[in-house]
Amino acid sequence: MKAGNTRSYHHGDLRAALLSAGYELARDGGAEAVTLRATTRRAGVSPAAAYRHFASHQELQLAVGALAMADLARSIETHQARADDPGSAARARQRLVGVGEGYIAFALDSPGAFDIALSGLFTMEHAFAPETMGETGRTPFELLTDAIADLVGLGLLPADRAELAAITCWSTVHGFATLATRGPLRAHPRPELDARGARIVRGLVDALLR
Amino acid sequence: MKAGNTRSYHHGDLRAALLSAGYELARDGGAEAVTLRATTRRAGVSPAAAYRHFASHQELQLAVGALAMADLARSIETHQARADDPGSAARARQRLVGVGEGYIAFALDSPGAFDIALSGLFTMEHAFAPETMGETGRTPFELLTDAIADLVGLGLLPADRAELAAITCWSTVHGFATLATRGPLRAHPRPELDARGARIVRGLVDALLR
DNA sequence: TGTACATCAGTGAACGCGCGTTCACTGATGTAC
DNA sequence: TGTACATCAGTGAACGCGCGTTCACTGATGTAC
Repeated sequence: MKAGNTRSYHHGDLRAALLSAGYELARDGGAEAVTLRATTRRAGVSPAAAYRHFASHQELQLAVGALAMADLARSIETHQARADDPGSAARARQRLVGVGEGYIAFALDSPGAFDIALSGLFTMEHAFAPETMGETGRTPFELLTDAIADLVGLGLLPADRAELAAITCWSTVHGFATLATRGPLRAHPRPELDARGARIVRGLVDALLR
Repeated sequence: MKAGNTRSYHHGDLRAALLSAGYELARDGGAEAVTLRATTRRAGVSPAAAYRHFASHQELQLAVGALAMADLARSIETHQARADDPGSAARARQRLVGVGEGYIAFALDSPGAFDIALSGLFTMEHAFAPETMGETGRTPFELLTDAIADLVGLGLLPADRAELAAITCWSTVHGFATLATRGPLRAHPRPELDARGARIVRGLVDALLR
């Protein structure tokens, strides 16, 4: 294939171009903005061209959602990397806090991406899908369960409460993220939401480890 | 106006008929199913007729959402009424648990109604709106803050943690409800979701009051 | 190195659909006399 | 009690829109000889 900067009849890597066009649309308008026609339009291609790379509109949306999910993993990883507390107990605790902070920050920074990652298309079957992994090779769900497992390993959380703690943490940060981006809190100013999110995450981790 | 069982040219109470048609559609398909055309179709009336009663499609959706919000309040009230523990501390605790249980039960029982009540149209400005009140004359948000205030009054929760506790509770039950109805947990069997929801609510209240 | 040809990625037009909204209208209602 | 009339709730057709998907096609690519 010719590598050139001129428009060629054959696109080069249209699949990747459609995915990034779709992701841009998702960032602006959430999952429902990722229509097949808008995506091909943005990629400068006819609508039918998409069918060479995706079997249907839904498959395109799912693939865009996976990009968003991987970015969510990266956001969590970034917030976890700030955990430079030396003690291993404090570090383990901070790793869990980082999951919550990264989750909420991602939702507030990119509500549209958060929307397509988490509202509708994915199920738990995708919880370990490679295309949703961040830099560490772990998916968002794995980053959460890893953090919980560490706390159990250090004796900071009883093993028989690990699963409940995990789903509670996920529910809490997901709920706040949803209320703050699509729900009744969506009109509140960003700094207030940041502050509330931070207090919720730390307060919850405190309460669960108490 | 003639009261009759025959179809009359003038409908009688088309506004109420549109609201209940819209609510039926919402229960089946969430907010996005409440189109102006589908609603008028179900009410047996031409699309333009809706404009005698609602200024726009969005106003219709908002009014239907208020019906759903009032039903959410009723679901919470029903679950709170089961709080027949005699001691006032135990009863206060159960009133908060009832908020969470009623919230989650409503979402699992009527995911579409839950969707139109909470995803998108309402903001905190509607938190005290009369048309969203249940039988006790309180809105869902008020039922939550009342329950928290009772716990503070009884000395079970420090006053300076009341607001954080309220938003944390809301986030947690909202998150679980969302994950279980629109999110990655939506394919899980209902009994499992019921059990998880119950454990999350009780576990969270335990942790917050500990 | 040159040429015939198979492959296949993209085109462009068309399909049927449902949507929100507008408009001039019509026919039932209730009131004024 | 009867009649003329103003009111106004609902009609039906039309508007322009964007959607997902299909289809026969075309033109660029790369390979076989």
